[in-house]
Amino acid sequence: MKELTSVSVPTVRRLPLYMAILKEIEPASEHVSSTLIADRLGLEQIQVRKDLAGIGVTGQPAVGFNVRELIGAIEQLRGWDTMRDAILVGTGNLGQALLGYDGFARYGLNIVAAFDANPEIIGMKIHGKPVFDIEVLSSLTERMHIQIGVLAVPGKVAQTVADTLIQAGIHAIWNFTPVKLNVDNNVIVEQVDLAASLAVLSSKLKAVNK
Amino acid sequence: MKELTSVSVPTVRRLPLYMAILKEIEPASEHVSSTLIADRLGLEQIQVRKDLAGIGVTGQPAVGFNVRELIGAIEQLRGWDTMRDAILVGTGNLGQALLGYDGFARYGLNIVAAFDANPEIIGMKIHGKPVFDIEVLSSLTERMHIQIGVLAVPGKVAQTVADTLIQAGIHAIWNFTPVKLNVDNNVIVEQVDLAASLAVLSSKLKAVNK
DNA sequence: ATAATATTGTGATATATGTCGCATTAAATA
DNA sequence: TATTTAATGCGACATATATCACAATATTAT
Repeated sequence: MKELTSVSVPTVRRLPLYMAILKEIEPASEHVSSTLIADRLGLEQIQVRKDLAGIGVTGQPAVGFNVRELIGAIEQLRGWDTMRDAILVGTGNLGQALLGYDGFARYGLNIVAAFDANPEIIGMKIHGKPVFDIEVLSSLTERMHIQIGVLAVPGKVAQTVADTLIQAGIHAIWNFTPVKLNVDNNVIVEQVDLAASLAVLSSKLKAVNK
Repeated sequence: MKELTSVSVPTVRRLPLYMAILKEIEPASEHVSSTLIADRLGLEQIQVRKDLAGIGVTGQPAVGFNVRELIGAIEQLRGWDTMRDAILVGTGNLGQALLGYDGFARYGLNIVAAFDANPEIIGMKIHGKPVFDIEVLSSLTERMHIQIGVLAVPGKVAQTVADTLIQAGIHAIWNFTPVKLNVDNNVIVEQVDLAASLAVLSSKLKAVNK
């Protein structure tokens, strides 16, 4: 496994797909071909091979790639090998859903606590996670060295809460609000843009319907 | 507004962002410049102009674009002008969150009903939407000419439920499960891939941390 | 032992997306 | 009225991503 310079964003986005397949295959087989992965995902094998080359793994001609080596490489690249603690802000419908989604653990994200401004919810537990007053966010996150904040608040307060998060030492925001956040460029923002996704769906549907 | 051949996916994904800004501006001003839109979104003005050119709108040099014309063009392109009915399958945490999310209406999506297999939930209402037995899905959707299915079931049953949806006449699936669906290529699938999004966040964070 | 097959890796090419430079236009200003 | 300014539009260019063609390699079958 050689050293790697940088991996493209599209490649990074496909890694979880590969990982899911690799985990399935791992108990059954030692090697896997790019063809097999590509077929299962509806991709081109050449793309899979390029991606795997990109993360620094080499396969063996006529044999394929070593499954465990692949898993290791992806985990390492993604930081899945070191579980990351995160906090969530906003316990509305979406926030609660995210708290209850046990799939994140599989990808190394561990939501340790939630924050909200609503006094009726503060002090409760949602899906086993304690809900704190957003006022104490700063002291808590700093003490726990938490880097990731999951933002699931109403759009109107998104920017304000984001500022609070950053002041509290959060480096990375996973933004589920539709608001474009204005942040310093040393802060990482990853947008989950449902409106964009729906827009793509609509336009494809429109194209078919006529 | 001239005829247009096709709009790129990245452009389509940015349209909701533009729309949000246009709606804000509409009451206050008749025209808007690409510079202003770009600044608010942290984009390049040339990109905004190319996007707007792409959807077939022309601006006026030294003046800008007509706000109402822009709104009209985006709505028409996206099918937002005709509200689309959809059904949702799977009323777990995520499904409930989606049912309660009132933002969809703004983008022309109207979830009229939900379906689940759990007899304890069937017959109830969630956020005002009735929950039906998944067994009756077919008859209902066909009768109502519904084209869009929102898939929020557990991964294990995703493919099975997707097949059911397609048999019931659904043309487009908004897939919130992490499963790659195997469908005929006349069926549109738009994937909301949280794992991919999280992967991007992790890799950026990893790049910064070292 | 030889041939056929399945597979990787690489350099070249194609396509998609984003950006630049600059001429043109119209409003605002001097 | 002339000049400056803010804006669009277009063709060329740059970058990012995906795909192709083909040589090299190891396994399997003949």
